[in-house]
Amino acid sequence: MKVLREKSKTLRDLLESDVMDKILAAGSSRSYSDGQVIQQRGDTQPGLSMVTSGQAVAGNVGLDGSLLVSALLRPGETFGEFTLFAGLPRTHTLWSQGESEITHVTAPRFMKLFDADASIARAMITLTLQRNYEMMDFMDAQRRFSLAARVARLLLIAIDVKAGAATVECRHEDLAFMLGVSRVATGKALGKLAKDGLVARRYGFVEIPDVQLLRAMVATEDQFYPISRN
Amino acid sequence: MKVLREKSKTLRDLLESDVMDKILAAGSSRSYSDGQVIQQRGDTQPGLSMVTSGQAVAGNVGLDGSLLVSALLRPGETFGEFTLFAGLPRTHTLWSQGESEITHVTAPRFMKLFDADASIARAMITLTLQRNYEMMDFMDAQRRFSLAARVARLLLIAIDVKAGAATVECRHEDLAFMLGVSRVATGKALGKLAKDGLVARRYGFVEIPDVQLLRAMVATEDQFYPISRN
DNA sequence: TCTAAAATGCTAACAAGTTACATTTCAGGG
DNA sequence: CCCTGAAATGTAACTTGTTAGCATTTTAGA
Repeated sequence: MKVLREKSKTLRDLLESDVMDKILAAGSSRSYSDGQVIQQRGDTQPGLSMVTSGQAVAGNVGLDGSLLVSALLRPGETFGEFTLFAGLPRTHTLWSQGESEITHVTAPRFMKLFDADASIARAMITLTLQRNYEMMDFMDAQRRFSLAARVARLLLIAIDVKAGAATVECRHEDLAFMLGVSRVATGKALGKLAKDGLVARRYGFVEIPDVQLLRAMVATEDQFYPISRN
Repeated sequence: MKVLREKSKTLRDLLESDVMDKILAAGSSRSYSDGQVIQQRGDTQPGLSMVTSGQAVAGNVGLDGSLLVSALLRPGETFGEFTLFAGLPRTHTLWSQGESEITHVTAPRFMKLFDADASIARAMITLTLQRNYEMMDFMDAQRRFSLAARVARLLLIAIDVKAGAATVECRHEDLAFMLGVSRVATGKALGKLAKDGLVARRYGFVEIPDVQLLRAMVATEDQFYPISRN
């Protein structure tokens, strides 16, 4: 499954590399094969974990066996912060998506480094605040934008410019998953966008003939004035 | 408007009182009258603000004048963390709800204290992680539970036991606001619960004849095993 | 070239929310 | 004690998304 999400900063991006190295060195790395369980919801050993290579899926299995996926983690992304600072068990089960490598740092070891270097705290605050912002933004979008506009927003984030034309390699299902709606609804939304010439549906990817036009479409639905990031 | 939300920890709860006092002393307090604007979306002065008394509404006004409310802040709750650690402008406009008092601490002053006392960083990480968790939980609930179950969950949080019967003083609109749905949808959901004898609708409040029964109803829809908090 | 799997498209029946408008409830002034 | 207007709640028509089922298109690889 393709990850369609803003490439937000990770702990690795926010820390000086020597600090990051120290943290990783304090932990132990483990390889996981496709589908292997990395942690179980309810696991109690506190610690910080980081995807060093590959990809992991976070989600939960229902009592009836149904799966609800919540997130896809990319290299550099961390999890388990909760167990360190809120004393809670792991809230999600994680599976390896393909081959992956995860470094686990136990709580005592991590906290020792954390207390010794103030930059870690700053980075973690920035990180969690950023996640907060992203979630708020997502919930806001859900209230304010039509599904078509949310699909458009998602496409704009994931754009890949190749040979002149902007394209996004993804199946309808990938988009649907990210937006938390059904594949059918996503297909309909893409249909609407296509009717207006904003996108062209292809097998396995979506073409965006005019990126500016798509941006304008989203802006039309946005009733708030934007906040500049400068 | 009544605040229907778990009484989650605030910065004030997580910090030693002398540390909190130092932070407040570094800031300046200001009184606001009902409806007065506390900050505007887009405001750039970085700093941390805290509700010391009263209540504040966070939300945004659309270009067309429509209002989208996002949160209600209670005494002890802070805002503006973003401007400190992510360098972003204020993302929401805030209004005083009734009379309120807000203490504003400028970024340089706050950061000085922040750097001097490691416990502040810890408290802030705990706080933002907790918000993270609450938002995740909310989004999860939105996917997993019917609106009726979500209404039930909310009622169970806000229960007020008076003279034997459990009641929740709230208008449908208050519930609707907390859940991010329309008042009508909330009314319908309450109707369903009422049909099963789980609640009784009254003018201005909701009665819960049997709390255990309502809990059981929510549990029935919850397909995940719970995480114990011990 | 043929074929099976993957991805997409389409429809129908239904479930759940929304907006707009109607009705009920209640506090307080005559 | 009744009346009245505002607050709270209820109703109805419409929109959007869901599930289920099946048809069609595309692609990789035998």
